[in-house]
Amino acid sequence: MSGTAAEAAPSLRRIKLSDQIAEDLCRRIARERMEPGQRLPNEQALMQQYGCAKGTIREALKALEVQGLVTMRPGPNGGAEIRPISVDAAAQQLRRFLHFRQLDFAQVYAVRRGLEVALGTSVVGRLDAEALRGLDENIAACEAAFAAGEHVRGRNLELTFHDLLCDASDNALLAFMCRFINSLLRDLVEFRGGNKTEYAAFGAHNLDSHRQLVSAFRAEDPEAAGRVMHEHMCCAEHFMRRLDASFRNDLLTGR
Amino acid sequence: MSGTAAEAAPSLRRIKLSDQIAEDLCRRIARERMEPGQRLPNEQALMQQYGCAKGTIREALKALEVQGLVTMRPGPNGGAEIRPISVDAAAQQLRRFLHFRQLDFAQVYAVRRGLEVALGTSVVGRLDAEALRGLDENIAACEAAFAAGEHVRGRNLELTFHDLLCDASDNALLAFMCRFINSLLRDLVEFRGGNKTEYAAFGAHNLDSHRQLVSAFRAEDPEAAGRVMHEHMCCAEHFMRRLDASFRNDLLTGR
DNA sequence: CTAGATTTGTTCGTATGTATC
DNA sequence: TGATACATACGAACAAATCTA
Repeated sequence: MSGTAAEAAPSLRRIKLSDQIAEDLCRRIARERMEPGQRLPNEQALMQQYGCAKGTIREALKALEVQGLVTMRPGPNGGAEIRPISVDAAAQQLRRFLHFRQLDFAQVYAVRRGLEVALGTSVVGRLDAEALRGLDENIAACEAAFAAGEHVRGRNLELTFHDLLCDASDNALLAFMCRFINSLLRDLVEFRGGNKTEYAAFGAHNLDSHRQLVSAFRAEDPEAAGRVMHEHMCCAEHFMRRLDASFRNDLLTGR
Repeated sequence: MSGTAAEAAPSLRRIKLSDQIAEDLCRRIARERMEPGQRLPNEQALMQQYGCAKGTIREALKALEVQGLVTMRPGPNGGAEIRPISVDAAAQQLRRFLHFRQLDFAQVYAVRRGLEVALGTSVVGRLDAEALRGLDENIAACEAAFAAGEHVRGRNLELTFHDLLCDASDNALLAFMCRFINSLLRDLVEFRGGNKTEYAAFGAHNLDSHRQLVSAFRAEDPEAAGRVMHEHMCCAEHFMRRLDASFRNDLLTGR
């Protein structure tokens, strides 16, 4: 055998063939500007193109699937189809990372405060009549839920209010982070429940803040929106602290 | 239409066996509290345990590998080894998500401003003598780099200053987000370069801010730390805007 | 509604490369 | 140096899912 041996350091292991193919397919998707709905060549074609066996191709496709770039479907017209986005894949990966770290909600709110203030000011002027109506409807639905004593559903609707603001933002990074925190808080309320009377006071306060926010949005007053949002976050943190909330620690296994 | 079979079909597909196994291995790792360095059973053992073939096991392990939970190593004492963490996997996934979205640096700084202020105030009282010395050394190294005209290296060192603050934080979520933004800004400076005289003024201003921050940390004054950091971020955004910076759009292919 | 065609999903057997002893 | 254990890769099949005629 000629010098095909590992001339480099032992730490520089040979790159697995399936990883090389996955990397190359990534580049192809980016280079050829493949859009959601388009399909990659089927397994047999890929086997011929890369001159390798079926199992190797399947491992490469599995990597792309886990990364959220494609979805696999069996049958005719099946195969690897380009996925629209991978926001949930990114969020799930971030959850995995946070799984082993203990997070108390005070830390979460230290992050949320700054982010939501930025979100509130940034969406001013970007909410059309339909979006504002959606916010009004959310507030009404939220009020109805609390009036019916369905506090968990009310809390979820409150968080949906903030998700709606994310929809209106043109800042993809800010929107992702805010949505991610909302999903963390959703899990919190799902698994801890809480005292009913405390929740009622909490919900009433939040509804008032949301109404003030919508007023600021209608007046297109970014300063007011930021100020109201700041107070809103501080109040929410205060309530959550009194509820002695803590995050569940099994984010990994949960979907 | 009469009862078409595909009314809720897409979500109710049969779960692939390899995905079931990957999910189960995830649970096992979490349930048995497996720590970094420990190894999963080898492929033959897993084949027996799950009663399936090699290819299926390999696909499942590939999924865990892409998710950053394990690394595969050949040879004796090889196999799937639990990975310490997957911070870079989460960051890479987030980059993938942001790839197709256009992000200007004004949006990045809208996020960074709130986060870094929270970071600055949260690390007050958590920096021991060694950490403070590390910040001093970073400032000195940064100053030396700018004096030598190595502006790119200086800019990287400036960002390292903020990474050091992340190291000192006990807020895993906040630290992750700040580090992620630092990595975005690192790519920015790597690929755009910039005017030398503008960079020099930018660097001098940043060094001054960093010194003021360390003073606030030594005095253990959270209010001052937050205020200085806020001004620091506003100035940085202002400079970046004048540099007409923009983010590279090929985050996907890059490592 | 059935039947066939197409493509992924899965299995088995075997061979090769690589790291440890 | 050789032997061993293990991941890596190949190739040929079969099973299951899904579309089309």
